[in-house]
Amino acid sequence: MAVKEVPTIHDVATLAGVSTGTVSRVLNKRPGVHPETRVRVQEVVERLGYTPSAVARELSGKGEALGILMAPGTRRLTPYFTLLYEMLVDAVWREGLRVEETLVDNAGLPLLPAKAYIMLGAHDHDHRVEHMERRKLPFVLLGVYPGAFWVAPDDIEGAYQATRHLLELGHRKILHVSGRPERQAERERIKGYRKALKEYGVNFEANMVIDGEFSTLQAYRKVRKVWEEGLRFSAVFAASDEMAVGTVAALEDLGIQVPKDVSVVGFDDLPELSTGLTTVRQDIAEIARTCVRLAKDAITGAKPYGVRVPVQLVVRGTTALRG
Amino acid sequence: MAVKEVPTIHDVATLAGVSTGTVSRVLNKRPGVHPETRVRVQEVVERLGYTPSAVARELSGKGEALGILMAPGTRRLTPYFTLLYEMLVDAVWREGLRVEETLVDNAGLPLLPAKAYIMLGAHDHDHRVEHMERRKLPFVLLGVYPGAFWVAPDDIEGAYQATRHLLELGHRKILHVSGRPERQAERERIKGYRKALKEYGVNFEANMVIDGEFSTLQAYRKVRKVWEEGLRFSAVFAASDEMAVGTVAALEDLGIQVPKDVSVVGFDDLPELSTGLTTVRQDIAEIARTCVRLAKDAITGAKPYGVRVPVQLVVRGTTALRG
DNA sequence: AATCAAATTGGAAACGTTTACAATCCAAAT
DNA sequence: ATTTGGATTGTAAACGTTTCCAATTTGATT
Repeated sequence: MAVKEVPTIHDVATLAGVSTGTVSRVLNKRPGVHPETRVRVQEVVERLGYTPSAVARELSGKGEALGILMAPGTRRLTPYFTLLYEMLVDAVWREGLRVEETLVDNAGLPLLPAKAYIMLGAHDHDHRVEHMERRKLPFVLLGVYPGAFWVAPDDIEGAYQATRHLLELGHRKILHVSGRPERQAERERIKGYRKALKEYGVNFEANMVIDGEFSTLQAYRKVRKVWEEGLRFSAVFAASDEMAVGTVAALEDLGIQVPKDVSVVGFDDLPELSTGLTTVRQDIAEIARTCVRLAKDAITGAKPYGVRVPVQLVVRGTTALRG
Repeated sequence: MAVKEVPTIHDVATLAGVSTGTVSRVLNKRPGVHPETRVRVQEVVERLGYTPSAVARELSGKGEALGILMAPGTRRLTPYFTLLYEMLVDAVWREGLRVEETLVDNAGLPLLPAKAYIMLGAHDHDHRVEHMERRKLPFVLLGVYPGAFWVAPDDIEGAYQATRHLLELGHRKILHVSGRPERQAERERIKGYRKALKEYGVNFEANMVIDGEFSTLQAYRKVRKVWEEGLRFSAVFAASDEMAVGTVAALEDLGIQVPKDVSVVGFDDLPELSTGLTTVRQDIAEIARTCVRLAKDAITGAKPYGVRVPVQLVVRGTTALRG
């Protein structure tokens, strides 16, 4: 099994019968290339499976640095952000850009200059956001922030689908284990939950929404507590896989079978956490790619806009017809 | 505040009055440079705070790829491995090496060739280890594996210090919340725990060691369960910060105050998890640097050896004199 | 058919390293 | 005083891109 040499821009140029300059122009979607030539080059690129060397591109000075900023406290310790961060780094490199060592001071502000910043875990009225705006630095936010560049999963739709799935299975008493209400995504998921309930003529009850603080353990404690206090439900929609796992554990300890007695739906579809769990899948890789795309637009000074990344329910083993 | 240009090898060469070739030879510790010249170059390097560009080095073909392999299932989802992985990537770049995209097939074996591999989360008789040995591929393991290159925190000593700390505070009934017993680190931590007990003349009781499965939730459930079943203790040594957090929560739910009624010690000192927690600090950055150092030795075909990275108890707010 | 401008393309330098090879230096041996 | 040979140092190509500038082609206009 001989090691296949990776093709370079020179190989492409030779095969296509043009110069490297032309190939480069095609790759970077620059104007001034004859349409036919463009097509021919692209075909060779395709055929060879050529990918530009990020290292060489970087050396040539073209490399642009993007900063990835995590809210202090969010860090990379949660599975969701860990995964998103990885995908982001990957997407950035694929675009021929570079991730700046995103050192932050203790206020969460960047210490090194970058062309644009992708900010994760920001909340409304985050002082970091104001800071970026005041400094006129290009940035992209994860979450809905009208007036800025933003990318967000379709939280309302996801929650709606999850809840509707439970309703279709005949459930009417549906507990919603939410995260911190400060977080916008949580509020949207509640919206989706209420929308589905309404559609099925089920009254919304405030005590059916509890705060699981985004943690497996807290979800466990809260679910167990409310059940022991007498609250009853035949299904649970948890706003994250982690909280869904805690929920399942709590029910188990209470002697309740999932999904026979109670159905459970999660959110995120994180690998290794969601095995066997009915949940709402986020395409994290797509979210990452979108963030990078908007960051590039932000650099060019384009008008800010936002993108909703679609989401999809995956039915697995924790939901069943109401017994 | 003008942006300071980063110095290149050319700047160093000019300032030192030599050619870039000579500077490169000095930097790479090659022979054939006059001692005086060597010193002169090093002084300029020092003065300018010059660091070779990893990108340029990479392009020139000198870059060597290191693979970082995580056991399937370990993934980067736990805070400890997330942090370690980050530190490893950082350490690798600092050494002028490169991290190969460590894609693995579904048996956890590398798909891309690298000069050496750093394997995380391997267990005894891991088929991946056998595979590497058979192929005569250089590798470094995290954990104690005589006969191979290995790096491990001083688990015995850490557990010993943690337990002794509790004993010194007057505790005699000390519960040990351990991880999965298959994991070698857990067995070592039990050893350290027993060593301290013995030194203080306290009998080891098998039912005082429980399996928290390395998870906050499982630790919570187990601790709560054994207490409800009547087991009593005045202190807990948890084999990870995550389990320590679960332990504290369980005690709280049982109406037991920490540290007034029961003291708790963790292990790892992970940022954002160990705030306020008395725990055993691992120098994860040092572990990462050591892994890379051994990997370089492994590449040169040196004789395998292992390194213990020291560990230190940090006393914070979850331990107190026995009431 | 000749001219011109625009469109397209090629050529080469530059980015910061490493390294093989050539050139120089120096001291010792003749 | 030469020669020799080892030690030291300099030189330049190579790595894979991007991009500026010059060269060529094309097509329209006269």
